[in-house]
Amino acid sequence: MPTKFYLTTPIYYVNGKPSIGHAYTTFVADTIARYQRMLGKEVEFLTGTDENSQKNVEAAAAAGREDDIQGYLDEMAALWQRTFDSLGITNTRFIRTTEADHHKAVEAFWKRVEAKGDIYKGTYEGLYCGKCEAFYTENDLEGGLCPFHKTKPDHIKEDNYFFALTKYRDALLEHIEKNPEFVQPKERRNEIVSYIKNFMTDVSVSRQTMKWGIPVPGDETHRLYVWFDALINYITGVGFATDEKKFDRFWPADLQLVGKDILKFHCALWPAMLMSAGLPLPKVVLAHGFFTVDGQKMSKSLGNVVDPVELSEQYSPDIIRYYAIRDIRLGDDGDFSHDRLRARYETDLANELGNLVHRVLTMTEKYTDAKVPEKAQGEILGAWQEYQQAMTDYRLTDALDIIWAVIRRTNQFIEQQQPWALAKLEEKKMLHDTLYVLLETLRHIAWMLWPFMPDTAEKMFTKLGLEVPKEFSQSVESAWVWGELKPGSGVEKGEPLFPRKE
RNA sequence: CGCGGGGUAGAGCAGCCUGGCAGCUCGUUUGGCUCAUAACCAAAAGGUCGUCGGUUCAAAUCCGACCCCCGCAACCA
Repeated sequence: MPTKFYLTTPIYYVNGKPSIGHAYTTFVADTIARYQRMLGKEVEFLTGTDENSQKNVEAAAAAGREDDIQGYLDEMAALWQRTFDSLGITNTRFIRTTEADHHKAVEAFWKRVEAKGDIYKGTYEGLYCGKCEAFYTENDLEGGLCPFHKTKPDHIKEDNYFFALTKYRDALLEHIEKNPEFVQPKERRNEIVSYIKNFMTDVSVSRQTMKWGIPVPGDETHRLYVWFDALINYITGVGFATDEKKFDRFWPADLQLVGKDILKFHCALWPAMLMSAGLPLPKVVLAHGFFTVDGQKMSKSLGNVVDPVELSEQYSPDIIRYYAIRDIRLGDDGDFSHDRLRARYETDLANELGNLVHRVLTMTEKYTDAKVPEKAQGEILGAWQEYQQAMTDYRLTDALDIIWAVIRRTNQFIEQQQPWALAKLEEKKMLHDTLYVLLETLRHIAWMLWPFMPDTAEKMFTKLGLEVPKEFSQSVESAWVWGELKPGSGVEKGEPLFPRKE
């Protein structure tokens, strides 16, 4: 089994604060990162901010900071970092594309691609709105005018550097053909193949009109097209051009998580760039879907953008993670519904899981003086196999379904055994066996839950009398076998995990 | 012909690739239990699987046409 795992999220524009969409992508990545750590792998988990985009310049200007763009970016990047920290994200690096090592990586990368003969000078022609500092196609315009400024765009011609993307058309198609897992979910493969076959053209990778961004190596009158620079962050993050040893260990990425809107860049442009530079391709690019919010498109103009920090104050990061991952299959579009969030909280978390933990610990307090009884035979292995398979396939929703099947079976088991009746009948052996099975099952549930709901899992460990740090430093194989809970150790019921809300 | 996703019980979804008794969760109704956060367990009711046509012994599943909804293409992952 490989001993390392490298995964990335997209890097985010900092022209606003993080929304639930950004949080979702990052939660998914964090869940996978934690699972891989649970397997004992060395995990590199990269997220960060895309700071060389024109959008950021516009945002800075809108905030009255056009003379202090870098200062604006510093503040916004700090806000994003703080937000992810407060949501419990365990990224190993927060990359900013204005950082020095990234510039170094971009330069080294550019030189490789240039040496390969894949950069050429051409003419970029288009309709340009000087106020937007952006190019538009005829379709973008409204009555021939810029949709934002209602002015006539200039028809301009500009000498630019181009990347010979189409040179890699056949190689890309072949790679996707031979590696069916490369583009996920599989429904998206056709989309990508169709794009590569029918629409992909060489791309302009520099702009003379831009004032912000990384200068083109060797020609400072041009700035790099933001995507060309942005994609390189994924290799900067593991030491390309700065720490070759680390780079060799971690690249290629095992998983690159993206939104469905940027799948093209990650499954066509990016792999072609890597081929040109003579570097291996990421193993999997997985696109998640988009949310509507309570049935409506999420948009700033509608003002219904959900703030993950506010929502976490109302619930908790664990609960938001649980809801989003349980309710929406990774890859599908879905509706982020406040009603359903509440329903998931009440039913799955308060009634089923929370109440299960509470009733088992209450019985342990009542019947065995809060001590773990003698070991008894039990079985959970089938669930572990299904769970591991689901996690390996990135079927996170399925993994949660598997955990909840265990939770339901456990509630059923209590009903069958009727520990309260056994207590009255003084059937000590059966009672103790039952309680041991229940407590040990809770330990397994906590383990399976940990990647998804780390705080909850850790609370469960504490309640079961286990020390959290110790529990996570032991090897996963020994933690997952039956019977690790030590007879005689104390449990502590404490407060319910998920109190019912009024 | 811009690209893509979807229409399955009151709600939200799985099943479709590799045809073969229509499944899950919530909600509703009834019953059980008392360890538990009025939680838990059991049972029941509830669907002509968007429409029309085709292939087949057999279609939610394959093929064709059509209707409707949604996302991207513009702030937004």
